[in-house]
Amino acid sequence: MQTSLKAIFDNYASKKSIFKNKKAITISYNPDELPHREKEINTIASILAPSIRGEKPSNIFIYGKPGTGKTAVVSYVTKNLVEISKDKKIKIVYINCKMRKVADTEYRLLAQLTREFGEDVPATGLPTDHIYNMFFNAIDKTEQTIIIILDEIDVLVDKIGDGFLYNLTRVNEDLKNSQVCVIGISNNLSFTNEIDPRVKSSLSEEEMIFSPYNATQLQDILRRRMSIVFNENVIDEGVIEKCAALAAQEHGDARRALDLLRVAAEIAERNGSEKVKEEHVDKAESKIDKDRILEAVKTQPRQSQAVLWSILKVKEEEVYTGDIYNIYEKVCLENGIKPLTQRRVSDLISELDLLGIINAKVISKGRYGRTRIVKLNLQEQLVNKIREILVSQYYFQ
DNA sequence: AGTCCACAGGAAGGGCAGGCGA
DNA sequence: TCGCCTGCCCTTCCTGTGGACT
Repeated sequence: MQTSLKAIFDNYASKKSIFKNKKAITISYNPDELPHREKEINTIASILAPSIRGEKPSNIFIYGKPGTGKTAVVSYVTKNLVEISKDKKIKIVYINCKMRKVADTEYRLLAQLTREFGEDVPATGLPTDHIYNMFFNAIDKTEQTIIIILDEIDVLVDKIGDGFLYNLTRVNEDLKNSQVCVIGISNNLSFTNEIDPRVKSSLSEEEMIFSPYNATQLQDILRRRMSIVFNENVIDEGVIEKCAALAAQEHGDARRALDLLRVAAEIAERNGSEKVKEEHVDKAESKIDKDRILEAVKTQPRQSQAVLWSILKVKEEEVYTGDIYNIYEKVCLENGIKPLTQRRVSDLISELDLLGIINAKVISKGRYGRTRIVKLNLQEQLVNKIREILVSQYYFQ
């Protein structure tokens, strides 16, 4: 082993770890308590309670911004519900509609749901009405109250329309032995305006809005989690406050607050510090943003990357759409890419703006037309990283 | 007040790939 | 297996726009 490597490992092994239970600060961790969501927990529990007596609970539609505890609260309540009613025959089915290859199409979603009841469904090939029958029969055979949780339901409706929800919310009319309750969860507050009013009224028998956490509540959440995740006295004063304040600035996102704390602790540990300090939170914030941007750059299609490469080639601080297009045409020529039209490039520029990679603003230059002014608001170091990615992925020159 | 520039951005439709379903 | 359908990416055509210039 190289001596430098040995030094790194030895150093790591000899240091006291900051983390006591690192798993408890990851996305997949289900906490035993959900502070500041008592009201929501009680409401959902009382809506679902009839299922213990074998009655059908009302469908629930929940919406709120990301990181407001929607999924955590629902899984907390349903987990407890199943535990309490061990022999009462309640089955929970959770589907995250954002998962690819699970809820991309009506067929896949139905196949996934049917498999939850032990049925063997081919990945493709069956007519949709056939699989609907399989699904209904499978449910009815169980003689249970089925609670189907559709997380990120807005993504599902975007992809496959609301026909599926219409059928699902009416399934009870055809069932003899079982009953189905649907819990829809959405980040998009205007989602219900986009669906059929009949679906809307049956899905939203009960409607709930999860409001964002404020900075004080976020601090409390972090403090309670802190004792599970970290060893004693490793979090410096002001760290929790800073993480909470930064996350509250966004939209009261608890996930963001926990991420900040986790990344800050990882940075502290990597730097050999025995304590997590405020400066680590600053570094964590810029690392999270940096990672997000680099990830976005990596996953862009080639044409979009060519547009970005053209923007990076500009020496001036600001450029206009027309200039970018001229450079882009040259870049295409040099790299053997078929150039897109200006109309399309204009859309790609707005997409890059939406991703936060560039900053584009529509301005008017009076006699000299209306255009977009484009700036790169990134640190030199990050720009260099982006260049490296573009060169290594597509050999741009 | 009217003109004009350089686009923004909406609408419609073509082409293609991949998935569906009989 | 193969025709059909759908979604995505893209082009073409078009109207709209803010403000400098005349």
